[in-house]
Amino acid sequence: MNSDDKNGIDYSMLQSRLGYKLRRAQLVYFDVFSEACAQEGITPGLFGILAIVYHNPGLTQSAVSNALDVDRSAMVAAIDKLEGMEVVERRKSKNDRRSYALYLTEKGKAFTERLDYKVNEGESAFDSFLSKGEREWLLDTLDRIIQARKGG
Amino acid sequence: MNSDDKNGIDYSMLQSRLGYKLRRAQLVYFDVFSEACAQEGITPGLFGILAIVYHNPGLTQSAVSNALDVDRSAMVAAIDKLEGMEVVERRKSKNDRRSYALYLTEKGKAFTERLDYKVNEGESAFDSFLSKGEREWLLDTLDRIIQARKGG
DNA sequence: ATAAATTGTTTATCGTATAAACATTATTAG
DNA sequence: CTAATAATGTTTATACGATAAACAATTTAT
Repeated sequence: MNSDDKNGIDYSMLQSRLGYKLRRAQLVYFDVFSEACAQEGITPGLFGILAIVYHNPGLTQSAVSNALDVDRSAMVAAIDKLEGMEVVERRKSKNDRRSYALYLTEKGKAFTERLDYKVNEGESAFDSFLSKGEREWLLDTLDRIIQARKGG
Repeated sequence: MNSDDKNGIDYSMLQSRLGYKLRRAQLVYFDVFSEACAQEGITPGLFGILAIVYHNPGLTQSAVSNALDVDRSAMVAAIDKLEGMEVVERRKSKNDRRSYALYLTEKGKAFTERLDYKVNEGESAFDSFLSKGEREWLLDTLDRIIQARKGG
């Protein structure tokens, strides 16, 4: 019985594919995130930046892009936008005149905390079918996938 | 100990976030897929179409888009491309003059089988750190995430 | 027969990844 | 110290993919 029969359609070439399932599952979480944060004008990528700068004030744009594994060129428009929202600010670095140090404004700190709360709520309302142990296992497994690539 | 100290950076607002980890892991698999198939001119999305049409010949574009949960408008350029590669063909449906029935050409069948083999090889060379049981559990968990949204 | 729904299509916008090139500034090598 | 090399922020371009609105042709429902 090799044909997954959802809607009468045979998914046998996709049903065991981690790449396919990861893509689909990620889409679901993207929706969950959007419901929580789209009205605030924040995308998952922007939230990642806020999350890093919140706990690591003073990092340069490159350091943040490195922490999030995105190209530093992608940071420019992102920081521009966050600065326009007055939640992040660029301060000229004294040691290195090429770079900026990034900080959250007071508004940005409160904003990030509220976002963090909303995302937590949205996600946990959604993945309540996972036990705490399962959720940990899933996070750990995803981490192993992410790390496996770096060591390759 | 709430600060994940990778690279000396505190990830505490991201490290327990399934959405973030899923996005990162999906990126890794996207790379694995690309290494296997980019030279063939096939993206993950195009592979999904081939995989569905391979086992379900005669479906309409809408039926395929429905099976893959993508908008039917996205099918147009995709099928155009696959038809240009001479691996898929549109045949006018006799029952419904609005729609096309999709079929793989002979070339397309062999092509899809080769792709399937290469993707399997690429993925399994990569996720060998997962036991078979773990892999099944992961697939099942991802399926539950995907399905949870539909029943919402 | 009329209204409503569906199919394929075009066009547009957005989020994100990736890569090349550039000027400015720092660092390293000779 | 000078010269080569590297790093930072930036712009521009390309690609993949999701999402949504609108439209003509056609089919289905009322």
